[in-house]
Formats: sequence, structure tokens, C-alpha cells
Amino acid sequence: MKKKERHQLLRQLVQQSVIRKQEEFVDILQKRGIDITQATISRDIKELQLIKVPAKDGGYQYNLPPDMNYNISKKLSRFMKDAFVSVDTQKEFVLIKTLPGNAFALGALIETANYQEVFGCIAGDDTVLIICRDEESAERFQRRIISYI
Amino acid sequence: MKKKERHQLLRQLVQQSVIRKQEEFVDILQKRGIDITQATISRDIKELQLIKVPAKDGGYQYNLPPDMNYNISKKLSRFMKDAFVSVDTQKEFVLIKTLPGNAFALGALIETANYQEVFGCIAGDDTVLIICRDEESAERFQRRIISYI
DNA sequence: GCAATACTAGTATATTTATACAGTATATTC
DNA sequence: GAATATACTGTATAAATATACTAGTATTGC
Repeated sequence: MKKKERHQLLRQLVQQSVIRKQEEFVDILQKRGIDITQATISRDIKELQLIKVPAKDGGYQYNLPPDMNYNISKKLSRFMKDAFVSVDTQKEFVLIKTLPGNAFALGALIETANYQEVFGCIAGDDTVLIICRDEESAERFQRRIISYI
Repeated sequence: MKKKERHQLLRQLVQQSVIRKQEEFVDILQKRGIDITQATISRDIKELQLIKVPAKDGGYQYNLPPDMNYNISKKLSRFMKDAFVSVDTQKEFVLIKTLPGNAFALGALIETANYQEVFGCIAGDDTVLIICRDEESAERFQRRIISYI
């Protein structure tokens, strides 16, 4: 079991089950025949940026990063690799061209991601217009987009 | 200083400053003349559902609750009110019909929301097929969707 | 191959956080 | 007002988590 695999598994576990403390991770992995200590879990949690959330019921529970960004960015990235055509900026605007029919979904993703630099966005069939907070944000956002391709 | 006020203050602090551990709260409050112990902070944090997030820089940092879901659900809700046509279940499947061209984006939102009961989803032009974990999840998810309309 | 370097993980322990318990204050009921 | 219940907090400590240190293993460059 490689670290990467374990990380995958931890993410899964956290979504499927209520895990209240690191020892519980250890126990569950034990049962699956994976020998690991609390220390390693602590380090994994740090890397994965998992968080311990006080639950309504009085207990605590580990959860995925509030940085859903992490997930969303991954999705965006995957999506971009498929559908991206071009990107350009002008003033505080960023214009992304996609393959026909894909822009709408891309816009929804960008909105959901809630990026600091984005003020709003409008999507057509093969074009997304992103209005950024200012010129600098637009450039920053363009760089971000390019990094996803 | 009443508990309520202190809670207010803690929320503010968490947004304004990087607070790495509970003792830091204590110190900051000390400096403002508020005498309080770590134990109380621990209880406050639990009530406020503040979370300790592993930061990119290797440290940790307290943060506001990840009521992210709240935001995504709000978006989904807004979206549904615009584009929803019908919903139905069969076995562990849920089928949502939308106005033409909207299904893809709805699918993206549903995926992003990462609902417990959803296993995966496929979107066409005016239809989203959601595969749930089991029959019961499907019903639960349908109820969720209906509540958004 | 071998040395140098970088990762990874366990052990032991330090640090941090949660909580049982007890005391004090505040509200509620009679 | 006295009696009782409820809420809040500090102290002391238990429980949980992070990390220094060490050793093993893989990777790189010679």
C-alpha cells in the first residue's frame, strides 16, 4: 500500500463514514490489513488538509477540506483538458472559448469554485465571459486557467 | 463580557488573524483584558464549530465552519427553480429533466455537492441521471431535490 | 556499484485539545 | 426569599494530535 493509495482511501472513508478521531482511521485500516500508526494518519491528515469538525450531536467528525476548491479545481482541470479552446483577457475581463456546448457547464464550475478574483461569469454555448474584480485579478485568473490545461 | 459577545469576538478574530492554537486565542483575549482559559476556548470552538485547518505553509489555522454545503445547496436551489422540469426514481436511479441545455450544468453542480447518497451522475442536454448508493438513497435524494424547487 | 539525497513511517514524546468535576453565578419556581 | 434548576467557567487531567528523532527504502548522479 503506497501513500497515494492510502490517501485515496482516507478520502473515501471520510466521505462514507463518521470518523471521530485518528485512532478510528487506524482501526479501520487495521481491519483491512493495512498496518499503520496514528502518527502516520496525523501526517496524512495534514497533507490531505482534512479537518475535524465539531458536529451538531456534540461529537467531532473528520471531513474533507473546506477547500472544496481542491476538488473543484481538479474537476475544472479535467474539464479544461477536454473542452478548452482558447483564453484571452482585456481589462478586467477573461474570455474562454470551449468546444461547442461546453461553455455552460464550465461557467457553472467556475461560479461554484468561488474564486477570489472572479466577480461573476456568463456562459453561452462555446464561450464563457468572466468578469474579474480588476485587471490584475483577470491576469491572475488567466494564469490559473492556463495552469489547468 | 458575556459568552455571546466572546463568541462574536472569536469569529471576528478567526477571520482577521491567523490563529494556530487555542492558547493564541487566550493570549489575544488576555491582551484585551478578557480573562479566559484554554478550556473555555475549547468549549467555545465546539459551539461555534470552528475548525482547525492544515495550512499550505505547514502550519495549522483556525477557521470558520465549512458550511460550504450551504452555499452549494443554495446555488443548486436557485438553479433548480429556473431549470427544473421533473424528477422520478426507479430502483437506485433518479432522473431529473431540465429545460434544454441545462442538464449538463446541473450535473456538474450535483457532482460538486458531493452528496452522501449519490454514487455518480451523467448529464445530457435536458436530462441528468443520478445513480445513488441504493434504493433508499435514491428516495432520499429525490426528496432533497424536491425540497429545492 | 556506491554515495548522496529525498521520502516514508514507526517510536517515543511533547504539545494541544477535550472533558470530568466542582464552584459560582444566574435564572426559575414555589 | 428559599429552594431548585440551569448555565458558565476554572482546575486538573485525560485524551487526542503533532512532531523530533531515527531508521529503512527508494531515487539520482556519478
